Amino acid sequence: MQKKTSVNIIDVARVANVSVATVSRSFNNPEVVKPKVREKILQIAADLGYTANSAAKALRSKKTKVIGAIVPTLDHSIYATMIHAFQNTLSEQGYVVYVVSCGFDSSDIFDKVTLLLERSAEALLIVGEILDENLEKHLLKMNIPTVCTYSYKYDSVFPFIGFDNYASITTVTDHLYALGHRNITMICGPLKGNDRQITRVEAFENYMANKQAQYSVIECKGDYNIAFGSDTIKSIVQESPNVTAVICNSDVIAFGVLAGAKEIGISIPDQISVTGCDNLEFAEYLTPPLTTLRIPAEQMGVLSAKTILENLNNKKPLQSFLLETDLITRASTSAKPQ
Amino acid sequence: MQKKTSVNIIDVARVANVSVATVSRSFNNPEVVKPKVREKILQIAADLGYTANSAAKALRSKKTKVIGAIVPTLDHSIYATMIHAFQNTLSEQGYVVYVVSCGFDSSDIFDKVTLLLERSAEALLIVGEILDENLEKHLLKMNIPTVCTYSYKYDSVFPFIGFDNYASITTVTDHLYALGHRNITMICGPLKGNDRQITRVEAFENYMANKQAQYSVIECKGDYNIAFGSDTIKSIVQESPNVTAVICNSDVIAFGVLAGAKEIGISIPDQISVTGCDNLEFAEYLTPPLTTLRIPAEQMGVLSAKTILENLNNKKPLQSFLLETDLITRASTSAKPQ
DNA sequence: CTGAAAGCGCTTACAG
DNA sequence: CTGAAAGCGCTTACAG
Repeated sequence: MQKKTSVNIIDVARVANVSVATVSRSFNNPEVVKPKVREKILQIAADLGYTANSAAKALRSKKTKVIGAIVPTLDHSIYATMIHAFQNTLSEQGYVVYVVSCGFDSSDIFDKVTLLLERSAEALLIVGEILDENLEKHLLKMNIPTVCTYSYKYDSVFPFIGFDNYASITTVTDHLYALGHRNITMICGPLKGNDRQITRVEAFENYMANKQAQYSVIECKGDYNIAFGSDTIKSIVQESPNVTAVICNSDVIAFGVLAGAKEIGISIPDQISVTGCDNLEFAEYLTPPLTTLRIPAEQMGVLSAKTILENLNNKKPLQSFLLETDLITRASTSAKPQ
Repeated sequence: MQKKTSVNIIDVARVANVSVATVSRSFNNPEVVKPKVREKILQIAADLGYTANSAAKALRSKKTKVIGAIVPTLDHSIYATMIHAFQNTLSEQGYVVYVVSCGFDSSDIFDKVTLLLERSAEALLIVGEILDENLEKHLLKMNIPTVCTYSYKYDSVFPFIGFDNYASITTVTDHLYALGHRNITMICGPLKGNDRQITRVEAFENYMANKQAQYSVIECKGDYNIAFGSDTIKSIVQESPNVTAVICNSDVIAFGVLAGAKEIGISIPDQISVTGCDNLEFAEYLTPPLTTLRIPAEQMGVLSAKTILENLNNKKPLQSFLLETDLITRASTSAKPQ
């Protein structure tokens, strides 16, 4: 029927003059094989260039050692950093991470999950909340350990390893309010199917409404970048000349805001204060250095990996972690101009 | 022995009252199944929540639909962008990309390749040249279609989908020389096991030696970042006050150079001209905007995916592509100060 | 400590 | 157009 493509366990067994069971044990259960025999087998396997077929292993043992991850995009370094950390931690135990990007709208990721489950992912990492009830039921039914990141909910079916977007943005807004700003604009990422952005906007609006201050929100409908930030600050200055502070829900947008402001001769922070989110490496090197919210991206990746590993290896229940964010104040924010 | 974890093809067949062969055909060879039967089967499969077990599929059909990629790191957006494009193109045909990062030294990536081959990767993407002869032989023997990117060699065993690092850096150097610069420093990434950096340094040194101009090279031994660029320009100014131009082999380093120069009161380009590489989005938004080399990262990802697909689907030989780079001149370079 | 054998869930040549 | 059956390459309970 189909021809053999490479050397398999039977070849090794034949050359070593042992059964396939013993070859298998030499790799997977070495302490149970007589040392001399084991060494000989390992040597022969190496000579023949044998590597175990992971599909056969997976089929037989029901352990694929595949973990799935669904992220908005790898093109933003905040996600790339998290996945990098997630992957590195898991690869130490021979796990492989399949990454699928879904864009910022996670209300319809059933297809993406299916893709990963077809690959027999043993566990899943998802960015944000699961917004699709059917998906939640499905994952529960299939009994797939699933970790949500970047957000935090207390009453969730699946554990969250993230931070409190509401409290974090409240802190940012309060920082500006305390500096005297009473007319603030938030520039946010796409809202549809994006609980992080929705929560941040809520936090901002509630705070400002509560203080009876003026505010507005500008949403980037698609993928945001520096150019979007630059364009947006220009239109803010044009159309809302009384705005004295701008909250950007990403450092990338804030980068653009600083660049755009410079272009049209607006001085930051003298005329407008600007804040970012993420504390990417460039934030402190911008002119002026950017006040921003540190997001524990790497930590989320590592902790997600560890709790999944604990669950898979030792049947421990998945754990939630509420991580800290810090507001790092730099020169891009100052007291409201008189 | 082991218990069934989820619904399989036999369950579907039983409910639909057909053989497993017909269920299989309904998915993989639909035109060969009577439409009414096929629809019924597909409906039942959906109702039951059936998804094919990819391990069994892979084992039986010898097609894993897994492609492996080895990149220095996902933490640099230039690689993340390439992989993103590579992945997107391949996923349209149901392929999955397993990404492994190896750091910048690719002289010893045999282990990483083994990891990918154990997962039965059907093809490989590698950044840079294959420096390990044994690895080359191994891949040849195993008959694994392999594409190298980011470099270009005419006489290579495996095809390259990349650009000419030598010519590109010669262009950059020539740009500065033509502007009158006669004392130039190159800041490069780690050289060990990194053919791209080695080639760039060669191009730079040959050009400068040939012109009997002064030059030096500063190597970042580990992973480079903005901080490294910033520190380095400070030591250049300190120790080599006659340097009038700095070539950075990455925009990230150049970002740091601009930031560091500003800190110590060196004006760019009035006192020192600076160039980058990659043309990342931020390059044009820096102060001053950065003269840099555009690298076709996305194009490399897409073309690599396409040639692999052509090879796998239609047995076409893998193709090489020599892609263009452009020197984008912006305000960070100007004539040598008198 | 080792071997013989069952079986994981599919695909596919073969026969009808 | 459909079904019966072999077999992909492993792991693991069972027997010795």
